[in-house]
Amino acid sequence: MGSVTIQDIAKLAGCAPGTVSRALNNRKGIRKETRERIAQLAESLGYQPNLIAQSLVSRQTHSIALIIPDISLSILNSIARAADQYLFERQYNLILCNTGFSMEQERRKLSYVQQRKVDGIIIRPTGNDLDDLAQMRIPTVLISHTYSGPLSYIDIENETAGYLATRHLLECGYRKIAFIGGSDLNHVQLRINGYARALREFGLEADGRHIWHGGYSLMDGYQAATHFFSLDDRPDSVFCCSDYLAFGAYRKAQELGIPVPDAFGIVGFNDDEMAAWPQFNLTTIRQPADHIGMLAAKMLLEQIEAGPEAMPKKIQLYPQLITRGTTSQKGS
Amino acid sequence: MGSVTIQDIAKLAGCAPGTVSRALNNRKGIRKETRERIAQLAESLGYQPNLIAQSLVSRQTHSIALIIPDISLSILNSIARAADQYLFERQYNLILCNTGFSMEQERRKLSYVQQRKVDGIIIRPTGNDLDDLAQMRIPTVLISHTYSGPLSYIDIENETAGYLATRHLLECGYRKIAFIGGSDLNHVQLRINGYARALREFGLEADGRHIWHGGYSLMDGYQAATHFFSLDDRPDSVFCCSDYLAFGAYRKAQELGIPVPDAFGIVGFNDDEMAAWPQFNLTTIRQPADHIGMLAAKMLLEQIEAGPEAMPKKIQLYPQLITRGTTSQKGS
DNA sequence: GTGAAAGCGCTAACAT
DNA sequence: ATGTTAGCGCTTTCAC
Repeated sequence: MGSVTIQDIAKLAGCAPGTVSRALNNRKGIRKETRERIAQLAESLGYQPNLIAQSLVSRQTHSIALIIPDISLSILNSIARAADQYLFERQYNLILCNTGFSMEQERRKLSYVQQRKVDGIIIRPTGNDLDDLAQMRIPTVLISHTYSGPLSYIDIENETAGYLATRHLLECGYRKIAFIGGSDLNHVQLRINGYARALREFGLEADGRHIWHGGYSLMDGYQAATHFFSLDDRPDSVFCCSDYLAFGAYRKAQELGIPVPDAFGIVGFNDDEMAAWPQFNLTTIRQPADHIGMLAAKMLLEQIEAGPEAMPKKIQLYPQLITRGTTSQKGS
Repeated sequence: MGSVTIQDIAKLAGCAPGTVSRALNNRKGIRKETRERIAQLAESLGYQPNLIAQSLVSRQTHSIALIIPDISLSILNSIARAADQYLFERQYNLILCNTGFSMEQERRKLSYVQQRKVDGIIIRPTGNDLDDLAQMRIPTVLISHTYSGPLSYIDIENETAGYLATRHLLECGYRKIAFIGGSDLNHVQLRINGYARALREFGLEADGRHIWHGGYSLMDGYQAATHFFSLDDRPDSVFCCSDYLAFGAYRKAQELGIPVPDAFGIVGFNDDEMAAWPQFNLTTIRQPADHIGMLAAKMLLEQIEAGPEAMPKKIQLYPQLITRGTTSQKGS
């Protein structure tokens, strides 16, 4: 039962386990003939190396933890797919950890993967205090999180993104711009900063009552819009931190008979495939998920190879505004 | 550096490593006092067990492989999330493996996770030959795959689903019903069987030229519809194997000015949150992803506990037709 | 109740 | 070029 081990092969080949190991791993200093004999034997016995045993001695598990709030968020599963592909080609695999936006969950998962001895971590943090993480001394790449400490990250320039979206709305003539942020995580805060900056440039001020935090789903967007439309001081437009939030807000506007974009402008975030669909035709900020996922994986492996004294690398991608039908030049 | 081991604790506590192990794992036959002393010591040293070492001796890794075509498909990431949650609460973790619908990739990932000594596998197979899988003798649960061999699976009744969707279209008065299947995997074949059965009941016959295979994305649906609308023998309706395919087909119909549902009926699959959105208001077949994910994980753990002679368990969920605005009672 | 020793499957350092 | 030995960190007999 217990699958065939290196010992079994050694016995049958009439040599020592060490020799078998050398042969199978193509180490130098072994006669071509013996190598081949052993290789054939291994093949015919259907030998498969026990990666657990290998890990114990080599102190590398070749596994990477992916710690994210929710794999169902489109931006995150796109990142996951791209990272997985890049990593598997390089013999690494991904351990999936959903935290559900819970800091407690995040702590538990982190502790767990530490015990699992993962070689590295790709994380979109829920907590904003990353010092614990940094102290774990496991190679780490943050995604969607700009961090000034000694950890690598890859992110788009969220402040700029918030600024671009808001300025666009302002240039279209909208003046009461609401903000629907999914979570209140770091990257959302940065977008709010950009949002506030654009407003200031137009002599306006960000109003806390026009800022909403919650989840990233359709229903979240719908509910946020429901709230905003119930205010005395109704917004005339909204910048949403995901396309799905935007779709949700769009629905509410439709239900209330508020014409988009004429009486209500909407900007989303991510540029999901659906955003370009004529049913929505959503103005949005593009975030290149595939690229981010691949790059995060790449940065991580480089960091692992470079060893403990590797300098953290920080990459910021420039966000791109995609103008479509949910915002329109009213004034100019 | 080298994190603190059981040996370190033993040395400091002045006892044998074995004793520390017993204490930390709450084995019986140890003095309460020593147990506490050791526990405290471990705590203060920040001891964390090395799960790799544990795995090597216990022969369980507490990890489960999730092998699926693409984590970006909404049905699959919902399943993944639900399974992950269920498993982590029970001390198991998920290793993510995307196969990209490639049998070659699937083989490689399977071989890999076998070497990684996963305790179990949840897989949505791409290949239809599962005998290799069955011979690996690793506890396995198939999802979206009905299989007559000795493996457990959880699936909806796909034949019934195909039948219900098609009969509904027929009852609405549509007569030339096209079929957009994402892949040509097992579960899609079953849906085609149900589709054909419904047609036969209405004295019609399935026409190979009205059946399309490809991916599951918006663009796939769009392209399939483009193809169908170019035929001399234009379909008057379509049954799609995912909601996204349906959205894609919907777009094409809109572009051609073909009114939905009056001149073109559409049925989707999954009942994604977006399907209920007024922009689409899509008639669809519901597939309870969360439930499937949880159940797949549950079945797998039961199977692992039951040991090698466990009977495979086969669960079929009844699909539910959700009637909305993309199909309409024309005749009847 | 606790220590000593063996071993999970593999690799690496040291012999020969 | 190959055999021998030790050891990765842990658990588990088996003595005492």
